[in-house]
Amino acid sequence: MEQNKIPQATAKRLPLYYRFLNNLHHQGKLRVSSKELSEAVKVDSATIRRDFSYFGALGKKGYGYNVEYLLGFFRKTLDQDELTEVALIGTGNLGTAFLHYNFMKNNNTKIMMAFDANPDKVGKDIGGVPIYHIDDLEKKINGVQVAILTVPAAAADGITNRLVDVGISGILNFTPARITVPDSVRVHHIDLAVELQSLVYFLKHYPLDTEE
Amino acid sequence: MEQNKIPQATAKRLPLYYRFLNNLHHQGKLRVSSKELSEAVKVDSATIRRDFSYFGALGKKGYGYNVEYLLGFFRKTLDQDELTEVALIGTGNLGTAFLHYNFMKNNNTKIMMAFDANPDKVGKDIGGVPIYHIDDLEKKINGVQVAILTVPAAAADGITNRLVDVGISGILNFTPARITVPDSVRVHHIDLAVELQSLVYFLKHYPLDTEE
DNA sequence: ATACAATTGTGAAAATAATCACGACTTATT
DNA sequence: AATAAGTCGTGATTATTTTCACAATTGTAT
Ligand SMILES: NC(=O)c1ccc[n+]([C@@H]2O[C@H](COP(=O)([O-])OP(=O)(O)OC[C@H]3O[C@@H](n4cnc5c(N)ncnc54)[C@H](O)[C@@H]3O)[C@@H](O)[C@H]2O)c1
Ligand SMILES: NC(=O)c1ccc[n+]([C@@H]2O[C@H](COP(=O)([O-])OP(=O)(O)OC[C@H]3O[C@@H](n4cnc5c(N)ncnc54)[C@H](O)[C@@H]3O)[C@@H](O)[C@H]2O)c1
Repeated sequence: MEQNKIPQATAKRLPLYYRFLNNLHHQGKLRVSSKELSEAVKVDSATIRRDFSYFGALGKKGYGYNVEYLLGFFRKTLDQDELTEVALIGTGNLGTAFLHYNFMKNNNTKIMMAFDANPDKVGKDIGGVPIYHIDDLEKKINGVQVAILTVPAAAADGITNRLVDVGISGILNFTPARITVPDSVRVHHIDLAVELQSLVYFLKHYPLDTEE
Repeated sequence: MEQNKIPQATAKRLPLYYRFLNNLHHQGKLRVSSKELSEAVKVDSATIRRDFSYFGALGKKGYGYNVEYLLGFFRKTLDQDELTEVALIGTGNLGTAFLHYNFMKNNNTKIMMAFDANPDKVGKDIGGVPIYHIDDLEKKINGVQVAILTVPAAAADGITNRLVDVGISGILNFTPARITVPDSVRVHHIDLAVELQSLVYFLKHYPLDTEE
């Protein structure tokens, strides 16, 4: 909603900054410089200052940033006070791992429900999250805006269409399938096999030295 | 080693192209245009042509690309005929999911061994991969060049130092910790909480319409 | 043969992102 | 009070990535 002039590259780093600021705060640190933060998050300090500057003047020259103030600012900016409900589809290896993980720790997101096609899984719960049958998706989803997709690739398109029809806004897609959605839905792909393979490619074809 | 003029953005897409070309080949398709491929992988067709062009003229004007030829080319380029051995550290929720997954399917990478600190896990195997005690890391790793890190964040730095000392080349880091390594080691961070949170941020702050 | 439709490869332009470098200001020290 | 050291915010620059747009070429149909 607000200002959408913030570069995407910046937006992707915000949750990272937020997490490290939280760490600093818990450590009792009162202030932090872009240089210190840079060493912690491995992002160039000029990039950090530039990122912050899109939100105005958050720091003080010669001093740095007040941890508590900055944390509070990012809490608001990242809507940390508002819970985002998430549904997970496919409670296999990967889905189960996510259900056991507490995304709430540094996060305003919570997996509220899971779906699976396997009747052995339906009716149980994992990590306190109830598992419903995928046939009941439309009945149970109840306005949840974000879905994590961890079904087999072959099932990805079908489920996606149903998620779109039911009005989902965002999908975090872990399947190797590149799903098709209307422009009103945002998809982030996390392709673990590609990540592993591209790491290997970089190792073999790039001089081991600079950047990450 | 070879030409390192290939842009990083391009290099990251290569495994994706490779996988979809494999799919097409299995479907018996003989040729493909950048437009078709674009619809499948959701990358602009001009970008695909540009990516391919870094490797020379792989296609034919007015025709497109020969699937088998292109596949063979990428197989060589991505060193698909050479196995890359991988070690996984931390056989918890996420680590276990990866051990159950067959990265070999479209891939030249294989998890050969896993390590954990929990004596209940040591000595067993998951998905056919033996689990050793983390104390035996140096003894067992045997020149493996790539590690997947799925330990608790607090253990990340210690393990990383040991991996570096033992001569690792690349680390796929799933912990929220931003680990420190010398320039000779490449780290790719996959930060699932950040991915989820940044998706939520985009949904709330960006007009639902263009790009992905 | 010829015409037509399809599609590449790429120069040029545009968009996006990262980095440099410095003036202005803050805090700490003497 | 003056000085020194530290640090931000940002204009300018550079680097990287994406996209446009079209001449050149190919395959197909008549
Ligand atoms: N596990 C990994 O390490 C890994 C790595 C890379 C990619 N992936 C991808 O992530 C996805 C999930 O992987 P996984 O290892 O958890 O697979 P999995 O087979 O363990 O789990 C898939 C789950 O989805 C359920 N399912 C199947 N069809 C369904 C449907 N139509 N509706 C609802 N649920 C359905 C199955 O019952 C199962 O519980 C796959 O697409 C896989 O390719 C996984
Ligand atoms: N599970 C998720 O969905 C998820 C999501 C986001 C991030 N992460 C991150 O991924 C990492 C792993 O998550 P998880 O859910 O699998 O955690 P987990 O606690 O289930 O597993 C961690 C494993 O590491 C082992 N371990 C602990 N200390 C060790 C050491 N020094 N050497 C070797 N092994 C050691 C533990 O015995 C355990 O088996 C964590 O850093 C977590 O923050 C996980």
